[in-house]
Amino acid sequence: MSPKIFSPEEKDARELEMLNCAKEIICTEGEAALTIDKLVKKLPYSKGTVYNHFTSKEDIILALCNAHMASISQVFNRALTFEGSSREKALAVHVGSLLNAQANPQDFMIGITVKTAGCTFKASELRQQQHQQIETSLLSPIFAHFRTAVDSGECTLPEGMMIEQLAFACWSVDFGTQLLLMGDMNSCSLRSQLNVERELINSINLILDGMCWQPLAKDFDWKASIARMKTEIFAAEVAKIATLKITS
Amino acid sequence: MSPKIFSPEEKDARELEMLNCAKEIICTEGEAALTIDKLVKKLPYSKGTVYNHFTSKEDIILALCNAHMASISQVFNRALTFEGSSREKALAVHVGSLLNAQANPQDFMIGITVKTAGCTFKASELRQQQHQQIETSLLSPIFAHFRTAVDSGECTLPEGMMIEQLAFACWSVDFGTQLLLMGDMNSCSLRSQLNVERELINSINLILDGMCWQPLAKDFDWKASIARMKTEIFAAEVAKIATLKITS
DNA sequence: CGTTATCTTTGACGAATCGTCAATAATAAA
DNA sequence: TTTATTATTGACGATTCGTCAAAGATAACG
Repeated sequence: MSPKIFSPEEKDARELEMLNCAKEIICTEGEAALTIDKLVKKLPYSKGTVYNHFTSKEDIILALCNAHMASISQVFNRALTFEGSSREKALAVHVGSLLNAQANPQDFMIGITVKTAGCTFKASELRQQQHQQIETSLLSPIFAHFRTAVDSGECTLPEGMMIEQLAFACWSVDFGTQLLLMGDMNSCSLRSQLNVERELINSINLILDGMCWQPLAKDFDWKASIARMKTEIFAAEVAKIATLKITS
Repeated sequence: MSPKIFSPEEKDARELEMLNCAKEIICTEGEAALTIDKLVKKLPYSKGTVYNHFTSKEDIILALCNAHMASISQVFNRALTFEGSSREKALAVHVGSLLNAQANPQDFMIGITVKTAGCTFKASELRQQQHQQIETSLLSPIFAHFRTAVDSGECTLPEGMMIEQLAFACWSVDFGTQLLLMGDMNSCSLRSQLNVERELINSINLILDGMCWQPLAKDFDWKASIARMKTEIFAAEVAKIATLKITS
């Protein structure tokens, strides 16, 4: 009279299966190649079933983005464990951000798509809430780090500015640099002269100098510091990047 | 035996007519609403004729972007005529950049699309060359300004850095800030706390301080300076922004 | 004026894609 | 076995893109 079939966490398992399949398509054929029809063909489910889990293609992309952000959160937390000054840790966050983007270029591009192509509007409410929540948990350790640096006097908070604004300034440089130099290869005429890692480090150093974050760039050997980051906390990312270079 | 019909500059006129129509669609219904079929319906020409002028939808978007960049070039040149220190002029460029984006939000979004959605690949070769050329003419006065500031000692070029890298650092902050705070309204969880103009000015001041560009932010009244820019050289943009706010 | 060679314009067409929904299948209690 | 409920399916309509063979327009030439 009232029995039914349920899927307690089976739903999650299937959702994951679908997301993995979607990611595989993106990794092998590029983000533009992700199509519902193509996804359905590769999946042992029908289109209707896929639409029982995701409300639209954008919903799938946002789900992939959320998963990526969760992994970035780990990278950031690892960056903050770097042995060194508070400024070195702040720098490590951006080194980690870049290495992670280079190690997972498709994920990086997915993040760009979400931030620019209005994906969030077409995605489900639930997925949007997840997105906000992950973003918050991503940023809070960063905020905390800035807070302690300011409180300890290593970094100067300009008059009238909040911690969040300092962090946002760093974030916007990071995002802008990576986007301009990694996104669409042809879109930046300067690209041939510029190197992503070098420009990102330069820009971050400029802005941290602007915050008077001690020690200033000219007063410490950040090249050695970055080299140490790559071996001590980002070895996995560096190895994966090397693999990608060989393959291509 | 060999007569034909030509269109010397009539072609350009028609192209302009098509672009204006496309822009009107975007302004009234949003960028996503721009469709070849919709465009053709509003135009006194057939689809085939449109495709005689543009190779694809992306080609149209890149053409619109190029026109926008040409107008930005004017804004930048105007910014550099601002009466003040070299640092104030550098700041004026970014104030102009922001005001222009706020006064022409659709154009701004078109620029984002081009930089992110791989438009350039699908556009025609000719249009891509135009794009590169406009970008160069857009940046060269900026480079020249940085050059004179460095040469005069008002701005310190960090060891090992080139002028172009300094300019790129400013560009990436500008781009990143505007994108994160103006692009997709929902995509940035901090958005409610942050204000585009304030954050952009803050970030630019941080990075210019990092370059030791005299006078430092704390040593001059840049709020007054910006107010003066808005009346002296960007009155048109400010007026247009006011119009938009009333309408909406 | 009619012919003709050449260029232009047209819009119907095939292909790809999205999201929907009525029909069908599957399930477990009664 | 029956039945009420939910899950799954894939054909379908709606859009959109870009193409192309056919029709139209033009101006020199006879």
